[in-house]
Amino acid sequence: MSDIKAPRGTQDLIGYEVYAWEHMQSVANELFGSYGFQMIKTPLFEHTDVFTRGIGESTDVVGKEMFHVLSEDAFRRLESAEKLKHDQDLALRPENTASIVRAIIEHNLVPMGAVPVKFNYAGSMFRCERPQKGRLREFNQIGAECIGASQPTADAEIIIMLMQFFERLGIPQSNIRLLINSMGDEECRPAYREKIRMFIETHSDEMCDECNRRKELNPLRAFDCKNPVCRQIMEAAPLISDELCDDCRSHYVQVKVLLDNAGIVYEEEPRLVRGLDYYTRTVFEVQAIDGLGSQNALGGGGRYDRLVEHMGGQPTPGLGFALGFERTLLALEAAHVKLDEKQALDVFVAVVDESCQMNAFSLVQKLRELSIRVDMDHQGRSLKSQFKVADKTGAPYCIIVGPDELASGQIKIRAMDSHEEQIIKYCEAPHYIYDLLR
RNA sequence: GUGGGUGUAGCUCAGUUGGCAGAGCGGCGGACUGUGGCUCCGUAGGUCGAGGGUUCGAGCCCCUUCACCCACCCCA
Repeated sequence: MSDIKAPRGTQDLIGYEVYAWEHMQSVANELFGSYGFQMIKTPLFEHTDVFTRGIGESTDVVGKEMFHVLSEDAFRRLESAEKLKHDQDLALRPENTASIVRAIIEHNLVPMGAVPVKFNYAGSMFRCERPQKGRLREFNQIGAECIGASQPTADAEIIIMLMQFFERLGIPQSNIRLLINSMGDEECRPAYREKIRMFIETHSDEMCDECNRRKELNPLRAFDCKNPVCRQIMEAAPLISDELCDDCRSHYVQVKVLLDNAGIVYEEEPRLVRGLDYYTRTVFEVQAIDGLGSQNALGGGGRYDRLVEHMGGQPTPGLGFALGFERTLLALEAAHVKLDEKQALDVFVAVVDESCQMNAFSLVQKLRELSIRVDMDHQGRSLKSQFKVADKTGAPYCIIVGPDELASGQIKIRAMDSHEEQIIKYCEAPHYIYDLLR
């Protein structure tokens, strides 16, 4: 209609959506808090190399989907083909793990041998992709990172915590599935990676261009290929589960035992390969069974034992996950779960005629001082119409300010559901209503 | 970046071989003039995404363009 609209791939959260976003955050804060996590807020943009070093240049997320941030001066430099100063080379965060690791290194939050640090976060991430169902250019994620813990119990608790999050939101277990895998570490992965590269090479002429192209950079991604021919070929490819070194195998087994003991249902998916370079050992993904189209990953994460070191800190193990708010909302809709939003108003104040406006207005203000949520008409509507408005707001009570009652210093209170009305003193109304609402 | 689909009232959408721009919902007003939901009546909303072309005549046919959606890809 109009050309006034939000940029492609962005959206306004309005009404119920805002409520859902705040609700998910508070569920997350409470649940994650019980595991010892505390909130962290990092900048929406970072030096670009935080992401290129952290996430990996070979990934699509940094290779072709980043939004760069340009100051006026930096923009002019680019226009005149000058190089940017390091401090001007900035990008909007495509995910939050790299930023959090940067903060941990910068503030030395996990000195050698220290207790692990546990951070959770919630906020916008930015990726310049073509929008589709469950995929936006600015989208909201909730996530958690546990840095400094190497034991399988850390893997297990973070996976359990993620599953409990969806459970607390009200998504039935039958609507989601948990996939897990181990990707090995620097001990066993390089050899496996080479095996896969060789495998693709021997099937090179049958497989798609894309798989051939990425066999050098990241051959494991061939497992993700949707091309039916590639899929069929990759069925026969060697599996990481057969190639894990002793330490990785033992770690993975212990994680599974811990999940079993906790009653967590999961599927082992030896072809699950996360697209970000930093993952080692345990990786996992929670998928929606329906409601999401092809973007069906509600949340995912894994262990990243080399990331801190790789970004310039001391060798420090870590792991984490992120989940997508918009996708989770779609999954809630598919499961017919409606979060109960409370109505906006407790009381609506209606005036019978113009002469009562001043009295009504000051009554409204007195109610507001008691933190009662109240509103009145500001358009000169008829009394009948004011009742319609009151009804629509869902306010349980309506106060009628009219000349007849005012003459004796009184107002009328109507309970909207029962139609019962009572007349009380104007000056006593605020506290009377206050008690009524409790 | 590559495909496919859709653009008509605030929303969801009809609109036949080209012949007066429509419905439902919502909005507003009313039905013993100081009282909401249900019902009934009335009423206001449109540059038919935009630009061009064909035609006596285009929402409909042709070209161009933009936007959105879905899918590939990638990921939460």
